[in-house]
Amino acid sequence: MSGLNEQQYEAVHYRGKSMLVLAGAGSGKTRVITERIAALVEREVPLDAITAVTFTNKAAKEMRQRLKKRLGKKEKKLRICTFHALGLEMIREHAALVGRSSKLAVFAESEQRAALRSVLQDLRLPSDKERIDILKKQLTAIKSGQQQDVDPRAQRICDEYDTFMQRMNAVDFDDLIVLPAKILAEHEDVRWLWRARCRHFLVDEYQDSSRTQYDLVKCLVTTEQNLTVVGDDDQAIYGWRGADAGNLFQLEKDYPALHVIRLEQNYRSTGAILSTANTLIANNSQRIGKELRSNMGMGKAVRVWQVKESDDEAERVAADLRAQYAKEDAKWQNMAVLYRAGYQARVLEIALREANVPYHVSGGLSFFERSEIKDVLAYLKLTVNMTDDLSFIRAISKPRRGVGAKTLAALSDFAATRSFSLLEACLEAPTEIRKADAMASFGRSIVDMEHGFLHLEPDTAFDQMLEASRLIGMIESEAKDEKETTRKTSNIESLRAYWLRYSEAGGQLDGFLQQIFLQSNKDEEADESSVRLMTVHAAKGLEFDHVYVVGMEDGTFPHKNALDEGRIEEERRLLYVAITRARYRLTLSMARRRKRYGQTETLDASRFLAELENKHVDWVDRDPESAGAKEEVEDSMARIREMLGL
DNA sequence: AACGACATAGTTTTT
DNA sequence: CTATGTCGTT
Repeated sequence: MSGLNEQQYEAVHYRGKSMLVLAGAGSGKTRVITERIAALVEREVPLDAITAVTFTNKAAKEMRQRLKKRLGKKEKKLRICTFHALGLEMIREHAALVGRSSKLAVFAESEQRAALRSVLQDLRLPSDKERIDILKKQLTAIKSGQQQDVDPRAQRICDEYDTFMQRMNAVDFDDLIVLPAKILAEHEDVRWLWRARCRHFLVDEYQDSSRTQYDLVKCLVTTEQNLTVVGDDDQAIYGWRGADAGNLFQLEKDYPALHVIRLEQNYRSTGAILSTANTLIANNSQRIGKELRSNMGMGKAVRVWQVKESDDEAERVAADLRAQYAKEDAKWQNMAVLYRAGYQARVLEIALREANVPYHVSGGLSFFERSEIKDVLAYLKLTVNMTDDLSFIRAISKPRRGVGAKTLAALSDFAATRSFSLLEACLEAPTEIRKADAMASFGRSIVDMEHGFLHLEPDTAFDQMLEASRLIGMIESEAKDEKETTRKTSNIESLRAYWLRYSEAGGQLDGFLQQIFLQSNKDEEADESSVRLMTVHAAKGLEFDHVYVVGMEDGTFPHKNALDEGRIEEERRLLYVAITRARYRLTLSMARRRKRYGQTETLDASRFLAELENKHVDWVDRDPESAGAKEEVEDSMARIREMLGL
């Protein structure tokens, strides 16, 4: 237990019912939560009475790993998972109570859209992207009971959508939180079962919880139970997505005995960096208030760069990354370039490539969002859950079997008259429906696949499925080059390996598929030795020796839309998160003119830069023009070099 | 059903 | 600029 400071120790060993730990960036929050769980176990609290929830799989995984080191085998019996995984567990166990079976499918966002589109079309309503966007939000609000007086038309769509999802034996991400709350509210026996399992309930990153998630917590944890909540109001950056840091304040009302502990000792960054962070965040009015303290000395001043063009900015970052690498023997993977929005990555990529700096862009399509993976998954999902019409449509269209919208509509009508799923319908499709033979043989091959997964070895079953789907042939014929084919087939090979690993541990296909949809799995950040390029959002929870925050202009960071909508404080927290990622060296940079959507705009310095006036901040080139002049010298040097043929 | 021309919009995105 | 989606043509 050594090495805990006074506040950490108190947080780990507090014996009262409810506690809020306000944990600043880099204050050892994960350590505290894992030590607290370990302490509970050592106090002989039954393992089945402890539940810890996080928001990301990564965080859950890390917590598990630490506890495994600390407790050994016992770790396996602890319930440590994401909010959504907990919800899924509850729904699976009590599926019948919400009109599902335990083999239910979890619909990712794209599938939820498709489901909504289908519902709208059935109701003969327009189903364009914009409307679906609006409805999706509205649906979330209605389902969670947030909206007061619901427009009856929206309610109708919501009800239809629910029926549709039940018929598909599917749930969406919202359902994973809403349905468990509903089950708990309506069934007393289930309520007591889960309250026993959550006798000690711990929540990480609480500032990112939504109202719905908090409602679930309240159902699960009475004031007689033990609630530990860890969070940081200054790092709440998902408000736009329904997270409500106000949940932190609400706790005090719902759990009157709440004990509050602050962790302000930071073990990550230099004094200069923390001083900058403190100065910035002090401008927010909506905060509990805390000051991070460093234990590392002042360190190097925070640099601020002002350059003329966004291209120059990227080049300068690239050059400096190289210089740091050479000078300080820093490793590439300890450096990161952070930006407000994804499109800013492109200029940086070009410059880094030019400068021969190895880099890796985080974000983009996740593994499970790639089309070839979605295709394979459609077959697998249909195999497990034959009522999943959306997977049916994807599977039967890939590869193309000459079945298009018209044929599907006919099949769908036929299915409706007999209350069949599309798969059942195609097995018995009357000959007057076009392509009836082809569809019937497709249907039989799916039934074969099901049989395979039930009776054959996992690898044989997978290979049989892949073979029968003819997806590999489709990839080979549609790819524009050899590289694309190998990329896609090796992705499928990864999925296969993943499935084999899961099945070797005794898992079934239905569990495998459910698991997958809870994992955003942004490609496991394969590249070890490379500079990381990512949005500030993606950087949360990470730390780097050297951090560059680019695009410090008004309109870029803070983002223009946030500015217009008066969401300045969240933008400020976002920069606070960015700053507190840095351990030793922080560089902020702005460009006077930025290329955006093919046009060049002239921008002012970010209002946040003005707030950083501080003796630990070094404005390397205050006057943008001087920076420009320097670039001009370099330009002419480059031209001379070119003329000399170098 | 498939393809290509045209239009349109373009923060952030744990699950 | 460019990624995505819609619409019209074959």
